[in-house]
Formats: sequence, structure tokens, C-alpha cells
Amino acid sequence: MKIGEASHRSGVSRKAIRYYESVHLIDPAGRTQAGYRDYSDSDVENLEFIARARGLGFSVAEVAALVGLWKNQHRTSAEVKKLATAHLQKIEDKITELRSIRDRLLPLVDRCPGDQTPDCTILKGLAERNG
Amino acid sequence: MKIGEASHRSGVSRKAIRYYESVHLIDPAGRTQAGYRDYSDSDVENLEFIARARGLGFSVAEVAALVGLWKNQHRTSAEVKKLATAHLQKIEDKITELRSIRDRLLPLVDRCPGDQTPDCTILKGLAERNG
DNA sequence: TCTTGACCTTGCCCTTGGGGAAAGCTCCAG
DNA sequence: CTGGAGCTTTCCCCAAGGGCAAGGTCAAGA
Repeated sequence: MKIGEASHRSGVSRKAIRYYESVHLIDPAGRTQAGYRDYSDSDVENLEFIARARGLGFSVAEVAALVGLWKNQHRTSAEVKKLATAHLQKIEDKITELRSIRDRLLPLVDRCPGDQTPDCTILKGLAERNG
Repeated sequence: MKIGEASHRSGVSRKAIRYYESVHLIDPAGRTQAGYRDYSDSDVENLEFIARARGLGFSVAEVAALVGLWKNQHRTSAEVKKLATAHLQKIEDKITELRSIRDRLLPLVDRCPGDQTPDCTILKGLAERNG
């Protein structure tokens, strides 16, 4: 099948598929006579794995490691767990940071009148040394 | 003062300061005889404003808009509030997404033995069609 | 047969700087 | 005066594709 169908079936965009090929996350696809990339069902399965891992926020480099472990019969679950646990921690950290941002920004927004006057707590908050 | 001190005082990295200049978020700095960028206290105040806005997660384009409003006496607080509210919404959305990721990933990690065997719920979860 | 539209190809610009290279400037100690 | 430390300069590579452009291909309909 061509890239459009592989994209549709796997949930990975055409652009992303080409990108993954360019960075060797997937093997270079075969080509048709016309030079079109040609995919098999097994290629789609690999792309689905990648789509799920990316959907959980793993970076492309992390996904490459996960694919390597997935394909490797001699892996240990400890290796996989270590990678996933580190990723989970980054997610928790990010959530904490975003909550902190929200908690600092919300009061500024709430106290801004939002009318036709120039007085604005948001800009004041950004301009003040203790903001 | 030179870029190092301006960076230290404002909390914006040297690299970021040069980048902000290159994208016209700040005016090009004056230069010393030797070609070094030269900053004033007022430049540092602008950088501090930018640092706070970036610290609240506003994109560089959004910060450019905020700086424009800040400098504009004829702004209305409604414009500022609209920008900040949209940003706040993006933050809420991001938090929601990250929580969803965490809630999907955590059970996989918890049920992974993390030992020397290859059996791993994480890889299974990524490989399964209903994962 | 020719055209039209849907698909495919490569390639370049965009984000937000961090990292690091290679080279120039300044100033202090020996 | 010379060397080195520590600053500065510009330049290029990197993420992870999205968007868009210019052009090749293929199948169906007029």
C-alpha cells in the first residue's frame, strides 16, 4: 500500500512517516515503479506501535529505544521500566510546572477588568520586579 | 553593560538575548568599539518583562504582542485579557492532556515486573491494538 | 485522447533556543 | 611583553514534524 493508506491505518501522518524514515526510526520503505513508498501490513503494525508510544509523549529517541527493546527477545523488563519511569517523572514534573504557571497567571487575569481602559493587572504583573 | 551582565541581571540567557534580537522581539543592541553588544538598565527592564512572560509560558510571538501592548498607551485591557485568557486555556488543555497520558501510562508501568525477564506490560500495551 | 483531481515526490521555512566550534577582545599576572 | 582566563562574536546542528510549493503519476470521465 502507499503512504496515504499506511498513514490512515496507523494514525501516523504522511509527513511523520517520512520523517521517521529519514531519522532511521523505521526502515526505508520499498518503492513502486513510480518511486512511491510501498508499505506492508507489518510496516503498519510498527507504525501503530510508534503512534501509541508518541501518543504517550515519548520522544522520537525514546521511541527508537522502545522499538529496539520490543524487537529484542533478550531484553529485560527492567530496561523498559526504567525508560518508562523516567518518562513518567518528566510528565509529573511538567504537570507541576504547568499548574504553577496557571496558579500565577490566573489571579492576574481575574483581576484584569478587560474593558476599554488601559489599566491592566496582567501587564502590571509582568512589569513589576516582584512579578 | 555587556551581554553577560544583562543576561545575569535579567535572567535571560545570552543565547536567548541574541535570539530575541534576531527575531526583532527586542531592538538591536548598540555596540562597543570592539563590536560587543551594549545594554542599558532600560534594556534590562525589557528583558525582565520578557523573562516573566516567557516564564508564564507565553510563546515568543505572544510575548511580542504583550510587549507591544505594554508600550502602547492606547491599548485596552480587553486586548491583554483576551490574549492571556487564550493562553490560560492552552495551559489547562495541556494539563488535561498530560494527566491523561499519566493515567494511561502509570498502570502499564505499575504492572511491569522490572526484572530480568523479557515479559513487560509496557511493551504489551504499546503493541496491542487496543492499547 | 485529454483533462481533472487525488495522490505521490522532494525541498524549504517555521518553532525556541541549547550546545559547541572557531575566532576575536580585554585584562591581569608573571 | 606575553600568555591565559574569561568574556565576546558568528555559524551550524538539533528537536518533530506542519505548512506550503513545484512537479510527477495514475485512474476515471468527457
